[in-house]
Amino acid sequence: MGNVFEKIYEVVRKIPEGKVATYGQIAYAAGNAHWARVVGYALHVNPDPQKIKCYRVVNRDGRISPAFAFGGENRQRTLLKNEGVSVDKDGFVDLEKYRVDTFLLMI
DNA sequence: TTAATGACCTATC
DNA sequence: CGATAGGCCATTA
Repeated sequence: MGNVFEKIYEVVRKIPEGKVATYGQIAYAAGNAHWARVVGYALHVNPDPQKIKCYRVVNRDGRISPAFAFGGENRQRTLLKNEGVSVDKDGFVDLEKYRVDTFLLMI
């Protein structure tokens, strides 16, 4: 069915622990830079949250949409912090520090 | 098939 | 710097 989603999930799965990726990065790594929106949709229907760590995916600002807060923003902050990612009280992460290389996702 | 939606991104005001 | 508008794609109704 959704060959696109498979690709996206595959990329999201490649995000190493303690790192985060942006939607644009995932879209680009998945093969199309215009799928940023589809990436969001793909994670929205996230079929396997245990393997697909959606909390490692952030938007361009390094923040996650409040609507996504599956267990509350606090939950997400805890999960990231647990992996060694510092999260601002507002839910912002330092992309310059924790953003994974796009090339690594393409491998 | 057409229209509308969305966990986005970029440009412009 | 905050708000608005347009554009990209796949999915759903």
